[in-house]
Amino acid sequence: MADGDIRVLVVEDEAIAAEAHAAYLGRLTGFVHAGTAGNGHSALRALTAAASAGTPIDLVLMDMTLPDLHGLDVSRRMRAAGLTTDIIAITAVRELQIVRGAVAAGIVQYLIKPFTYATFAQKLVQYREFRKQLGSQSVVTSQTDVDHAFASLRTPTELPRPKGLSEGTLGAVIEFLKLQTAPVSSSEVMEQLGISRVTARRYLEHLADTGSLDRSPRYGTPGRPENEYAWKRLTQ
Amino acid sequence: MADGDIRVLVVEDEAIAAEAHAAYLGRLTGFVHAGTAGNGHSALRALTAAASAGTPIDLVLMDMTLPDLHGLDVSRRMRAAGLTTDIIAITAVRELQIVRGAVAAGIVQYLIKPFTYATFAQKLVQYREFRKQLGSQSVVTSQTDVDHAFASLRTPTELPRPKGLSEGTLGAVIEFLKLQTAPVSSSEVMEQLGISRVTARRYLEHLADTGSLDRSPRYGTPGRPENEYAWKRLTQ
DNA sequence: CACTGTTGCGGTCATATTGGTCACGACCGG
DNA sequence: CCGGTCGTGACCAATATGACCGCAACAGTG
Repeated sequence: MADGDIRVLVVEDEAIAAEAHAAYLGRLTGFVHAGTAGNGHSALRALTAAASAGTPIDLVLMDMTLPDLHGLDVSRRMRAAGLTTDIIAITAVRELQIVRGAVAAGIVQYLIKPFTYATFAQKLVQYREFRKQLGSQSVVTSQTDVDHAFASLRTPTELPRPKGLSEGTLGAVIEFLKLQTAPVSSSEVMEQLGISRVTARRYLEHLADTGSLDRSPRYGTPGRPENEYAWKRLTQ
Repeated sequence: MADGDIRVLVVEDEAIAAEAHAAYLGRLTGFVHAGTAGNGHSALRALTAAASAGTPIDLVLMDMTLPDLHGLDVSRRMRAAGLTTDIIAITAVRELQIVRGAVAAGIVQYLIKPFTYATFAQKLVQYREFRKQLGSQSVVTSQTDVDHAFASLRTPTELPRPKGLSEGTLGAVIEFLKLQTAPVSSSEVMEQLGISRVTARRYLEHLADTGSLDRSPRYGTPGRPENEYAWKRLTQ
């Protein structure tokens, strides 16, 4: 395992699901499957054992429905034991009360079963970004630094397509952007797709706002700087 | 108090700060100041008392530096006692470890002192939105519902920027300055970011005026003295 | 040595330039 | 006829440019 990899404990009573989670983990860089626990008590034992062995767990993928304890109880006991390990809840339970409790228990992500690999990967990549944000900072942190770190836990799930954007055009813009190696400006999108600059911008801005695109100004020429956009590739 | 208002407990040892927080609360609709505690133990007592009295606290504004317990300890004990009250941390401490611990302790927002009313209001409004998101849902919750609730908690609503300054450029300048170990001149910022000297100065001056940068003239060379700027690292 | 004019460089300001932004009308499908 | 999508043109905002100003170092003069 590479230094700085995130050590993950899978807590899941169904063997098939546990294996699936571990397999998913293997497909993501930066994560290491550090073990599996089938119930709450063994999870707690594994966590304390790993901590005292000098190889602490960084992240727990915690199923909420366990044979002995509820996942939230496991989380609370972890906190009571002084463990600051981060937790991603994985559950088929959709009750409001559980979600509220999860927030209070310091759960960083909430995954609802059944989920696709894409959803799983998205949540974990977000968590990895969150860690990177905090880790790259010096000891001193500003309000904006903290805000940004919290924001990277934010989900860039596609908001329902706002008014004024059509399915077809959006698809065309995305397809075009994926083909580009260098960032493109709205003018280039306008030319290549044969749509107006305003329309091109509408779609580019939407994609940038939802986190699918990187946006940065292009300097050097007189006049207001032109934004250029690049498809954000989630590194796997 | 209107039904559905958010009952807030202020935990702060300095009386002046506690009063200020309560006064800030009064200016926000939807929040009710439900009491003040000067130390960790009285905070815990107040919380349990309020819960058993049938008027539970919904939110705690928790200072991290208290005379008896650390704010994080208070949070952990609250969790251990089964309280799912939400917590906003208010602190002058900027240590990375505290931020990480705060996340694990289920702290929903992190406010760094000193803060303006605008920042304070922003964080609380975000929290109110978060509650509204979850409260309006039915019992059954979808992945996107949860994602949106989390997003409203963690998406920073950007603060107003003076005219003439763009978000992208400001971010680029700040990022560049944080990487520097030695003070930099406007010419160096110009070269490295590919922007004009005038533009570089506009952003540097703004940051210096708002207190984010140290500014001092650089003598020794012929010509008018050149200002050099350094990111202000608060040692604490 | 003191004073003074010169020189050189960065700060300052006005202006031109360009893309972003907004409001509205055209067009199209139901 | 109506809701939704797109283009158009006027206006707004952020930038580069270049002329001008201010300040410190420097060199020459008394």
